[in-house]
Amino acid sequence: MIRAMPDDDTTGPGPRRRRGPYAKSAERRREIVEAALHEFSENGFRGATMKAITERIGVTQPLIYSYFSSKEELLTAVLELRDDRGFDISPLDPSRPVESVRALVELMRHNEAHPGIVALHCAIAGEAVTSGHPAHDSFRRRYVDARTRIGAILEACREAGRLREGVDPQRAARIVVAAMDGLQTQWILEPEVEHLGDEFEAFMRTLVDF
Amino acid sequence: MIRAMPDDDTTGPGPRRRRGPYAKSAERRREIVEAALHEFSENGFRGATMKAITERIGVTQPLIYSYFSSKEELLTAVLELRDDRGFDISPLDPSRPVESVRALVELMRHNEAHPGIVALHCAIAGEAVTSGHPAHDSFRRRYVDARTRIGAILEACREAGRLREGVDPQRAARIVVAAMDGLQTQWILEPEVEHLGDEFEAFMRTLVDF
DNA sequence: GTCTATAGCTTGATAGAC
DNA sequence: GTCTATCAAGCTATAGAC
Repeated sequence: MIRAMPDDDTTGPGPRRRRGPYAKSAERRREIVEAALHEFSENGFRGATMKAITERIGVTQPLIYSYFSSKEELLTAVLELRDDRGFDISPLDPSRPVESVRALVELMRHNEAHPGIVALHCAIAGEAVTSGHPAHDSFRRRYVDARTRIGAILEACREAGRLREGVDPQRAARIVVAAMDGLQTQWILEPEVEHLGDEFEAFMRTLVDF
Repeated sequence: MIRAMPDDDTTGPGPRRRRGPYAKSAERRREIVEAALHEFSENGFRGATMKAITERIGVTQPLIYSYFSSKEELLTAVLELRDDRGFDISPLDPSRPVESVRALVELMRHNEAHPGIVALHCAIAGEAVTSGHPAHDSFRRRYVDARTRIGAILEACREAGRLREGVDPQRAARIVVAAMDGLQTQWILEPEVEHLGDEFEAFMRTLVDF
C-alpha cells in the first residue's frame, strides 16, 4: 500500500519542511519484501537465510537491516503484503450469507491467479503449527477467526433456507477451513489439481445452495 | 515395532553364537528416537537442534552420532516410528470399500489417542511443503497415494451403491485428504475441536452410507 | 558405549568508511 | 543509501581418550 509522502506538496519551491523519505527508499523496501516473500515461500521462515534474500536482488546483508531491524520484522512485513493482496476473509459478512459464500469461492479463484502467495501461505502456515514459531499466534488466531466466521455464515445460510439437508453448520465450518488449506496444499504439491476455484466451488455446492 | 534380537534365545547359557547388539544399545536407540520425536513435534525439523535432543535424555551429542550418522537419518528413523504406530493408510483395500471407510474413521480415532504422533505429523508435513525439505518427496508421495487410494475406495463405494447422491468420488477424495490433515491441525491448534474421530466420522457420513 | 574437546562452518546482526 | 569487513553465537559433525 503506497502512502503519500509528508512533503508531497508541490506548491512551494524551497526546502521549508523536513524532508520525508525518498521514493527510492520505498522502492528498495518493496524490493526487499518481495525477495523475502519468494525466499520464505520456497524454504519457509526457518529455512530461509538473510544471505539468500540479499543475493536475489544483488545487495548486501547490512542493507536489509537499515530497513528491518530483524528477520522476524521482515516476516511481519511479508505477511502484511499477503494481506494487502487479498488473502483475507475478515471482510465477509454473515448478514449477507449467500454473497459471503460466493465471495469465499471468489477468494479461492483469486488465489489461483496468485500462486506465489499461495505457496507463501502454505509454507509459513505449515511450519507455524509449532508453538515456538514467530507466526504461531498470528496463524492460530487466523484459524479460530476463519472457523468462527464461516460457522456464522453457514448458520445464516441455514436460516435463509440455503443449507443442504442434514448439514451441521459448525461441523461443516471446520471442514470448509480444512478444505481451503488442504486444496491449496495439494495444488502446490500435485500438478493434478487443476483448478483451485472449481474444486472449491464444487465442494461448497454440496453444502450450500448459492 | 520391536523386533527380536539375533541373540534373543534364552535357552542356552553360554555365548556360543556371535553376539548381536546388546539390549541396552537398542534401548538407547529407542530413547534417542523418542526424544527426537518430541523435539521435532515441538519445533519442526529445521527448528530442532541436536543439542536440545540430547538434553532431553541427558546424554552428549557425539553419542547420537554413534547411532545415527546425521540429523536427517534421525528424521528418517522418527518417521518410521510414526508408521509403526499406525499412521498409515496403505493397508486400505478398495475391494472392500465399506470396511475401508470404517477403517479410515478408526484411524482417526487411533490418532486421537496419540496426540504426540499427530503433532509430529502436523509439524513435519507442514514444513515439508517446501521443496528443499528433506521429507518433501516422502510427503508428496504420501499425499498422492492417499488421494488415489481414497479415490478408488469412494469409486468402489459408488459401485456398491453406498455413495450419497451427487458425490463425485475423485473430487470428494481431495476433500477427504484435506479434512484428515486439516482436522488434525485444528485439533492441535484449537482446544475447541473436541473429538477428532467424531468430527471425521460425521463428515464421512455426509459422503458415504457405511 | 560414552565421554571431553573442538573442528569447521553458517547464521543473524553490527561498526564504520564512503 | 550502500558498501567492506567483521563479530559473537550457534550449528552439525568428528577425533580420540577412557
